[in-house]
Amino acid sequence: MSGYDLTKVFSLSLDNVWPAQHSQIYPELARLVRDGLISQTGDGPRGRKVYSITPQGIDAIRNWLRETEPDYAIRAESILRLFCLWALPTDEALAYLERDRIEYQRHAEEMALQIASLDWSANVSQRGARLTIEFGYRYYRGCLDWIDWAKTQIEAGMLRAGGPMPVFIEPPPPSLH
Amino acid sequence: MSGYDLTKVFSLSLDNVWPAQHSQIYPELARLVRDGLISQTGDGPRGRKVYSITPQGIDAIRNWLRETEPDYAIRAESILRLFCLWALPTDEALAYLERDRIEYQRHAEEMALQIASLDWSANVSQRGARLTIEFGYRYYRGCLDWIDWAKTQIEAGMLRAGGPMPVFIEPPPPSLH
DNA sequence: TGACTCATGTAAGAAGTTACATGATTCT
DNA sequence: AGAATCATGTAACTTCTTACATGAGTCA
Repeated sequence: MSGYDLTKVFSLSLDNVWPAQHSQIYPELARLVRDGLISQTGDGPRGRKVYSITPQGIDAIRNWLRETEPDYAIRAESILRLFCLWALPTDEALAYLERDRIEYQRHAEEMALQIASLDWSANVSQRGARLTIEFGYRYYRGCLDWIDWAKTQIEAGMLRAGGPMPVFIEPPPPSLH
Repeated sequence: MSGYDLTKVFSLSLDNVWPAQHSQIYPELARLVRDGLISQTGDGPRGRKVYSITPQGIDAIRNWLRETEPDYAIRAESILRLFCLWALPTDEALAYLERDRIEYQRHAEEMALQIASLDWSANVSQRGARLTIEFGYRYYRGCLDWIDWAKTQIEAGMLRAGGPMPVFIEPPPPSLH
């Protein structure tokens, strides 16, 4: 892939997992070439440069997966904001959540579209994308459910002093395949 | 709260939403004081400094919520890794997912514990935390479901060239409260 | 008295964002 | 011919992480 292609991958299947802009991607590609983890294997019109991963590059990925500890925390600005929702009057807070709800729905639908349009004959490495897109779809659907719960709680006065203790709605247990 | 208190809040109820270390928090508190958004309203042993939000600070939060566009994308390193899972042999990939599964379970249980131990008589701004902890609980439970789906797909040979097209398991529609 | 927790800070470097900057090709 | 898209890069700045650095209070 080229830097341009990668920018599109990040803005589509990886946007809900790890965003990256072209200004970050191009210098990183240069670094990877310098370190021998990728190499330029083609070109095209308008100065297009196509890169491929080298055996050392594959080793580096394996080493990353095997030797480093995953970080299970996430970073979600749209949720962080709701930590501060007490600063708005109740009716405005509810309107705020309704706007979020529409956005989550839009994102979920976009993910479903992407899943439907995936080229399944593509190479194995591109199939990894299927896992992260499924994740994105489920994530945004989960946000929808959570927003509905939050709206109910706030309508009931949860963010008012002396308001009721929220009802903890237990989601269904994980399905066992 | 003090910087030390805030560090704990970030490592508990906010860790699944927006991580921050003390080395980021202390300079930021100094900046907020300089800008008049918070002020020191108490102290304690060992140089402890307690800050409170000022009316200008509340205005700044309201302004943030009202005037800036939320970013609905998330950043999840543990999911990004799975984008590269094709680089491992199938049995190792499955073992990898099993490890993740245990971690997600652990995180979900931790969130449930936090919910159970929340002091509900605390002030309104601390109640906002209840929303993000619920989000974290649901997030990790969702990851569990997703991991189970991914394991089934990979066991069926999804990451092998020519392997089967994955079955898209439709999650239940959002509940309407 | 020794270990642990509480408590605050700084510094260097890495990572990420926003804006600047340019130009070729394709499509209508 | 003009607009849109393809395509690559750099620069300045902000944010974030990791490591360094210090010391007081508490508890066994």
